[in-house]
Amino acid sequence: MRQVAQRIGVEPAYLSKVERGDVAPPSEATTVRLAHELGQDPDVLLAMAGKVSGELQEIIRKRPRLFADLIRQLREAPDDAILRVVREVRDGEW
Amino acid sequence: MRQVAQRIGVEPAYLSKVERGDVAPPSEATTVRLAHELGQDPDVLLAMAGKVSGELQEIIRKRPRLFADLIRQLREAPDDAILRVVREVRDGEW
DNA sequence: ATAAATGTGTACTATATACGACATATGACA
DNA sequence: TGTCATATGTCGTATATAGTACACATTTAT
Repeated sequence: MRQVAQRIGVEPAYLSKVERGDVAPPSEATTVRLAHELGQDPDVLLAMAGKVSGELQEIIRKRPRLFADLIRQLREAPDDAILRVVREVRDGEW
Repeated sequence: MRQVAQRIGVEPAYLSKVERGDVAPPSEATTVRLAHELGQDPDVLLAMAGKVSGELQEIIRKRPRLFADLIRQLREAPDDAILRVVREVRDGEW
């Protein structure tokens, strides 16, 4: 724990409290460093911390109406429908 | 201005500073009330305030990997490609 | 000309965020 | 049984957030 704490640049005592949910989740930057250190997906850890990456937020903010509509549309869609859209766009010819 | 301020529940002096960009943008709640009062799209005003609605964030946080991938895929997509996806999903048979 | 309405500047505040410092307690293991 | 790492408790603090309070100058209407 001390090693992880040192590598991500926080105090061991703080990390301990974070793990036990004793304190509010860390900042986005710290959460991302922790994710990398643990080999976890940053977006998933951020979600656990009740946050959404600033990078994604920026993308949304550039075209708020389009992305707001899209996300609300997909709110109840099953996982595989969203996956299909991702693939369509990736391989798509736009 | 005093009337709008009163209707959305803030001090006129504060609204004046907000308009002039003299202070940081208001909270999400206040921004949404202002949007309604002005007949504007809340998501657009929130974007101007450098924010993304908590509702959208919650949707993303429930399935972080899917939505993170999707949004990053669409980062450079032209508007009409996104629109097409929105319509596809809306009318879609999933 | 003057009373009312309007916008703005200055100062202040309460709560939350994101930790650090340090003392101490606990548990496993050699 | 001593010691090492980890766990927990208490306190402190700098920065950000989201405004309020009030005085004041200017404009507008009559």
